Amino acid sequence: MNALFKALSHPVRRRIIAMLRAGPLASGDIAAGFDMSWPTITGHLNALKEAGLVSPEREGQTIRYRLEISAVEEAMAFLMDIAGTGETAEVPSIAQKAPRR
Amino acid sequence: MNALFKALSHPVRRRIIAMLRAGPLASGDIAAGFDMSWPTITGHLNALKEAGLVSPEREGQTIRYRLEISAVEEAMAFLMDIAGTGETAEVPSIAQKAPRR
DNA sequence: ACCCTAATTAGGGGGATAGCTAATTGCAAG
DNA sequence: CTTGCAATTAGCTATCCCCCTAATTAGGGT
Repeated sequence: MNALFKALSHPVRRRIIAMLRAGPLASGDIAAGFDMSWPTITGHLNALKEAGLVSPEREGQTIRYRLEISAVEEAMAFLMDIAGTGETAEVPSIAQKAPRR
Repeated sequence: MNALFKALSHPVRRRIIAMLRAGPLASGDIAAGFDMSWPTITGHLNALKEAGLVSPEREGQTIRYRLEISAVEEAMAFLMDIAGTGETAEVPSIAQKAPRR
């Protein structure tokens, strides 16, 4: 849970996650989308992997990263519990605030 | 968004949030729930405030912190967007090569 | 075996974080 | 004004995070 939210706290990592929504991508393809060195991206991918948000698969000489939705859901579950909306079936468009004294 | 997830990435801060679910609490009452110095807790409260997750209200000589559900929902919205089947969402424009297969 | 590409690991510098103790501010009451 | 309680700010140290370049591992092709 710790590493999970921490991974989500960096804009580059959030953008990587957004990229992977469409499907798995090779490390190099991800790195190409940023104006940073490839090793730096590798570091972010490791952080995401540590958080359980992505998983690597070797495929020849390339390595593809796949988004792990279950980790996203885990974070979501925590937030729902806080927000007081225990149901996953419905999206509450109106949220009630805690009663003000 | 950045400070928001970062605030959530620390166990003490998550526990503070959980404590505030039931209703606003004074800084001292929060600090009493942890085995750390009060100033340290003040620091965590500042981080939460910066993230928009809590807001302080002075009441006499005590200061009560109230949970801001809207910030929680903001984080939840991001995660739902990711967990959703990735149809409509802010797609980061990336230099994307043809999917290698 | 050799070389080329893909990707990671190693190492280092600079800045942010987390914890502490000590000092300070803000309020209320005497 | 002084005292007392609540809470924060100041100042410090140790650790972690982010980014870089250089070196290394791993596979595939010739």
